[in-house]
Amino acid sequence: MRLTMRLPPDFAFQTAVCSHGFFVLAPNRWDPTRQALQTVVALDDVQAVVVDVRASRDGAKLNVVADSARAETADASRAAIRHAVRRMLRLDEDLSPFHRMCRRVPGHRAAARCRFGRLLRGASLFEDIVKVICTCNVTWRQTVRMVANLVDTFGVPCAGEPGQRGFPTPQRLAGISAAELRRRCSLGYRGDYIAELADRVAGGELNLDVLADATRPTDTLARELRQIRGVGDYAAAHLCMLLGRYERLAVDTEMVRFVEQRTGRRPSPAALRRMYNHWHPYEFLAYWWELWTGYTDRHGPSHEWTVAGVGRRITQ
DNA sequence: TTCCAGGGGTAGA
DNA sequence: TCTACCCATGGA
Repeated sequence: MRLTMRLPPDFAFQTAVCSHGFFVLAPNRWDPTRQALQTVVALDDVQAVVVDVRASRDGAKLNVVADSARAETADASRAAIRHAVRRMLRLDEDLSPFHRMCRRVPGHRAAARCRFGRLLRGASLFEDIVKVICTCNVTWRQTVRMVANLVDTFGVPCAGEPGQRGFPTPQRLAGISAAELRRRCSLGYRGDYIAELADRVAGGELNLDVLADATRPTDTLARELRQIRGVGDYAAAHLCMLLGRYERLAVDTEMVRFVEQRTGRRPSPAALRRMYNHWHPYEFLAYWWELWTGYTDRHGPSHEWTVAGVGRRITQ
């Protein structure tokens, strides 16, 4: 099955895929030689499909190739794949106001030139929440392993492709005990949080569509995200970013270290907010550009260092 | 063996 | 609102 998707004029494919660590988290994979994003999209709770995404030569559209889609439900499969790709690459977002701000700041002009800002996310908000929980208080390498374990063990299978699975849906994880998630996926105490989240979403108690509603205030969204067990200030801010709200800084050890290295002083969360408040409402993107471009300058393209992880070890 | 990682929950003040 | 303590896991 082949699809084409028209791209917005300020879109850059590699920048969108490789500017955030999610491109190395299962079921995603980046092929630097072919400049292709390979992923697995769950069509429902029981069947997934391998998807290969590349930009056209002129950069005007995406060419999407999907294997194994069921012929009898081709229209539904097509819609599910389009929806997933559109969400992952944020094709509906308009970042031109952020790029206008960048053009006025010498250190950020390159961000506008390379159309930085569409940071890759998951095919669903459930996937994003689980992945963010898996980043908390572990090395990035462990995050990569935990997510791979979740997908390999409980992911949505592909017909005819036994080694390929899509990210597990809430329904697939619901009813699996926290102890089993811990044991089979090395999630540690995060297994409790993920088991509870899956049960609440699958049971209808927690409606993630409400959280994804772009018309609601960011403060309300952040407060509701904090109600999810396992989601604190850092995770809520990061999830706000993944939902297209960039005004909250996700303060973690990485950000504190980054600013401490530049200023020589350990910043408080309030000081960090003051440093970036002139970028409102794009505080997170301004910070992320500085962090990411700094790593890329020192260590080369992100696909060469992202699996091993950003942070202390690579910067030493 | 000890420390710590892209923190979070809970209790107590 | 702040602090102290605990929470699994695995690499250095």
